[in-house]
Parts: sequence; structure tokens; C-alpha cells
Amino acid sequence: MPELPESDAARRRIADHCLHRTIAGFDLGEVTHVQLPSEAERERLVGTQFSQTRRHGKYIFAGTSDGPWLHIHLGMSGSLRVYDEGETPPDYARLIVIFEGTRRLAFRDPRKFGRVKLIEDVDAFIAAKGLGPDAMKMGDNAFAQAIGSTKTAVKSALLDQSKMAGVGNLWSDEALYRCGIMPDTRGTDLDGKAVAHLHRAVQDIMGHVMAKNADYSQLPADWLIHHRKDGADCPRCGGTITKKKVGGRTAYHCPDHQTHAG
DNA sequence: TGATATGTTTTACT
DNA sequence: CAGTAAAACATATC
Repeated sequence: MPELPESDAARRRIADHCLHRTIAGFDLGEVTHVQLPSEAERERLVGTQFSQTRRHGKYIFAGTSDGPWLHIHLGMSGSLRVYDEGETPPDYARLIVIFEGTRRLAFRDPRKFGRVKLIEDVDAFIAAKGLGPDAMKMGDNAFAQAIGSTKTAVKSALLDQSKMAGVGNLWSDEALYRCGIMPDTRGTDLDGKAVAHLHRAVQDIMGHVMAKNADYSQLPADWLIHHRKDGADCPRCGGTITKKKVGGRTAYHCPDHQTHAG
């Protein structure tokens, strides 16, 4: 479930359970189209340890103390799982990092849209990707500039990783739902107050999901995430949850309390 | 069986 | 350049 909060929960698993352990080797899943580190790149990591982690938007990085970084993107369906030798390895494991002792880190990816690769410099990588600022660290002015000054649908702007990094389909819907903004409202049609409200909603929602370690069952019952189905009752106003395409993505929303005025 | 899916990238067109 | 749209990637699930 990989947007910014889910990616951060995955990063934290590395930070909490996999640092300062010597890498002994790797296990590869079946040969697939998933982009994984080459044998030479894996060899570079053997004998080293991860000593730090970073995240920018949906991109996760695990750094060796004085060498390359392992970069992980979870794609559409990827996840990370930490376990110990002797436990059942997870399904769809494409790459398993074997640490000395029993600790293991598995990169799972059922739909194979994720990527793992070795990079030398995180900031250079972010710049080369053209990623905007991390959505959780973005200031008011930068957010207002990115969202309020574009004619694009506000939902599409939120999803544009070059405007800001980390917001995906689920949490963009959640933020617009909370703010009462119709997903296809043009950015330029929102007033300053609505843009500021949306900024708070994006950061509050994703911050909350991170605080709950991306466990959706711990999120409030009236959040859209629990009612994301065409025809469901809107828990906030009694309307009917409806879906429509906005910018090529499915936008779940409540047409009764989400309007073009915000 | 067919529709749909949490993401990114590329290509084409306006 | 800004924006839109669609397709492709490979597979699972409803």
C-alpha cells in the first residue's frame, strides 16, 4: 500500500530492525522483470552494513556508512517485511537481504511494478527524477504555488510528483473529501483559504497514517478510506460515495458535500 | 469472464 | 512550455 505514509512505515522497518547488521548475501526470487540490483551491485553490499535511512516522497533509501545507497520504490503493490530465519518467508519475495545471524529483509512485490537499485547519491537521484519537495515538509507558500496556480484538476496536481512528492491516489481522495473539494476543481478556482485548508488536510492525514504505522484499521471510522466503494454511504453527510475518472485515476468522492467551491 | 487496481514512464496530441 | 490522454509495465483480486 505504497504512498508516502506506507513508504515511511516500510523505511522504519529497516531503521528499527536492520541497521548495523553485516550483510551476508542475498536471495533472489524467481527470475522476473522486476528491476533489482545486479550481481556486481549485490557483491558491493556484501560485508557492509546499513547505517541510516532516508525517504523522499514514496522513495525509500537505505545507506551504507560510507558507500552506496540501496534505493527501493514499492510501486503499486510492493512491501517490505522483516523476519528471522526459521519463520516462513513471505509470498512474492523478489529480493531477500540476508544479514549475518538470522535477520532477513524481504522486498515483496506481487505486481512487479516496484524497483530496487543501487545509487551513489540520494540528493542527486531526487534531482534527476525531478521530484518536488516532500509533501510532509512542504511550506505554505510552496504548497500554494504548486496547487493554487495551476489550471489542472486539483487532484491531478496533488498526484504530480514533480509538484510535491508523496501524495498518491488514496490520500489525495481522503484530503479532498475532508476539505469538501470536488477532485476535478481547477487549482486556480480555489481561494487561498481552501488551498491552506487542503495543505493542512494533506499533512494531517498522512501524518496520522504514519503515526498509526499505516495500519488502516486504526484510522477513524469516518475517513473515506473505509468507505471507498461506489454507492457506499457517506459517513459525514449521508450522501452517496461516487467514483469518477479525474486525470486518468479513479477519484472516490461524495458529490453532496464536495463542491467546486471547496 | 471481465473490470479494476495504492505508481511511474513514455509517447502523442492539443 | 502547460496540460491532457492513453498506453505500457505484470499480476492479483473482486
